[in-house]
Amino acid sequence: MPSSKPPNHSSSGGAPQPGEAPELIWLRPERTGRGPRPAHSRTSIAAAAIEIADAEGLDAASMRRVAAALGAGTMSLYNYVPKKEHLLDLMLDAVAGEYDFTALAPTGDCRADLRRLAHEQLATLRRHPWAAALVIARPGLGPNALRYTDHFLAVTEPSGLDGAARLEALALLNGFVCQYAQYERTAAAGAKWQAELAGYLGRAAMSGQYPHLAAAFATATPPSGDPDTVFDRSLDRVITAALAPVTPP
Amino acid sequence: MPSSKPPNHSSSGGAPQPGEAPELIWLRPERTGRGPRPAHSRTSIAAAAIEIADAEGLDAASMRRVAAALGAGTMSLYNYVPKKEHLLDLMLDAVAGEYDFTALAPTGDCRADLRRLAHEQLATLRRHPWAAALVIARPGLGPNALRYTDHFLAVTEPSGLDGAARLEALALLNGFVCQYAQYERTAAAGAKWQAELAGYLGRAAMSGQYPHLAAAFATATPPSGDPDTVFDRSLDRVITAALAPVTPP
DNA sequence: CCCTCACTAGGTACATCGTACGTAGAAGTG
DNA sequence: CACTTCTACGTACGATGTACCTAGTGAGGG
Repeated sequence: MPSSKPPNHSSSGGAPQPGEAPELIWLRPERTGRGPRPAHSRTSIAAAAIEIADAEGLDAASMRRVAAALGAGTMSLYNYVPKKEHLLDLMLDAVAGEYDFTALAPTGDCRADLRRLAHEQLATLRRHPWAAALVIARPGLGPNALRYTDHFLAVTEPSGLDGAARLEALALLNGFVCQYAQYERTAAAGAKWQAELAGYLGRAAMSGQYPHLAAAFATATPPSGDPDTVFDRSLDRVITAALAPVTPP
Repeated sequence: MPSSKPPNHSSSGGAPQPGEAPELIWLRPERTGRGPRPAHSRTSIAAAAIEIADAEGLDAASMRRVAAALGAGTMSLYNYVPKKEHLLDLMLDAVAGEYDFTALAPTGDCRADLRRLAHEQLATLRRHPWAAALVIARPGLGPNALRYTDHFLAVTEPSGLDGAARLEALALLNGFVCQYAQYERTAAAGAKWQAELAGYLGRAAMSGQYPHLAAAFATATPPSGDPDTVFDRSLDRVITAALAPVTPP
C-alpha cells in the first residue's frame, strides 16, 4: 500500500504519527469501528498464549499454536498482533494485570508494602515461569504495567524520594525479583544434573585453580533454610538500597 | 591434572555418569585423543560466533553462519557443540575470559574493588550487547566464569561475610549490572520510537488513570546527568546492599 | 436505501532455523 | 596389519515467523 495516506483524519490527539504503523502495539487502537467485528480480543489472545506458555513453555506459544487455540487461522492472528514481539507484550501486560492492587493498597509503612508487593510479584512469576525473562528484556508499557508503576509510586510516596529516584527504585526491585525468579527456574531445571554438576564443581575446586571458590565451598552450608528465607533476606537488603537517599555521604 | 585416567572406562572418576552424554559442555573433554585432530577449537568457535553476534545480533549467530565463518560444514559444528545451547555457553565463557584479573587485583578496599569490577563488567557487556540477556538466563559455569567467581570471592574477602553470603552478593551485583546493560540496550533501541512513546505516556498521564505517574512526570528532570552517573549512583546502593551483614537488626 | 470500501478471516508459500541420520575417510591402538 | 573411534559433511525433516493474496462482511456516506 504505497498510496500514502494523506495527513487527514486529524491524528489522534498528541500522538506522533511519523509515517506508517506505530511500533508499540498500545498505540494501535484495538478497534477502529469499520468493517466486521473482530472475533477475538487482545485479552483473549493473551490468555490463550499464556495458557500455552504456562503449560508447555514460552517456545510452545507460537503464532500457529495460539491461533489454533483460539480456533482461528494462523494468519488471522496477524490482524491483532502485527509481530510476534507484540504477542509477548500482550502476554506480559496480561500477567501484570493479575495484581490485586486494592489488596496491596499503601498502608503508610513503605518497607512493608514493598515487601508484600515483591512477594506478590514473585508468586506471579512462579505462576508464569516464562515471564521473568521477558520482563527483564522488554520495557512493559501496557495499561496494566502502567497501573503497576502507578501503584509502586503510590506505595513509595512516604519515602521522601522524588519521582525519578522512585522509578529507579522500581527498576532495582523489579530487576531483583525477576532475577531471583530466573534463578529459581534454572535451579529447578538443573536439579536433574545436580549430581554431575556437583562432581564438576568439586573437581574444579580441587584443581587448585580456584582457591577462594574452594574455600567458600569448604565452609558452605548448602540448604541455608527454605528458599523463601534467602529471598526475604536479600529482598530486605535491596529494599534498603532502593530507598536510600540519593546522596548518602 | 587430577583427572587421573580411570582404571576402567565405565566411569570417569568422580563424575556421575547417569546414562549417556553429560548435559554441561564443560563435562565433555574437548579432545579425547583418538581419531583425527579436530580442525577447530572451542575458543575459535566461540570467537567466530561472538564476532557475528557483535556485528549482527545474537540471532545472526546461527549454527550455519558460525560454521560457515569457520569454513566448516554446518553439521561439523555439532561435533564440537552438541546443542545450540552449548554454543551460547561457549560464547558466554569467552566473554567472561576478557577480564584482566591482574589489573583488577584486590587492593583491600572492598567497595572500590567492586566498583571497578562492575565498571569493567558494564564495559564488557556494552562491547557484547547480546551477552546480558544470556548471563541472566544461564548459570555460567565455564572455566572463565569460575575464574570470575573466584576473583569476586577474593575481592570480597575483607568484607567479613562468609562464602555463601558472598556468593549471594555476587548474584546481586551481577544481576544489577546485567539489568542495567539490558536497560541501556532497550533504551538505545527505543530511541527511534521515543517521540511516539512520549506521546503515548503523556496521553496516559493525562488520562487521569495514573495519578502518581503523572505527578512523577510533572516533577521529572529527564537527563539527570550523563548515563554513567545514574549507574554509579545505583551501583553504590547495590554494593551497600550486597555487603550488608546477614542479620542487621 | 444501497453502494462502497475499510476491515476481517484465512490459505499458500518461502526463507531460515535446529538438528537427526548416514556415509566416507583419517588417526590412533592392538 | 586390521580394528576402532573419531572427524567432516551432505541431505532431509519439521517447525518457525511472516509476506502476499483472495474472499467476504458490515458500517458509513450518497
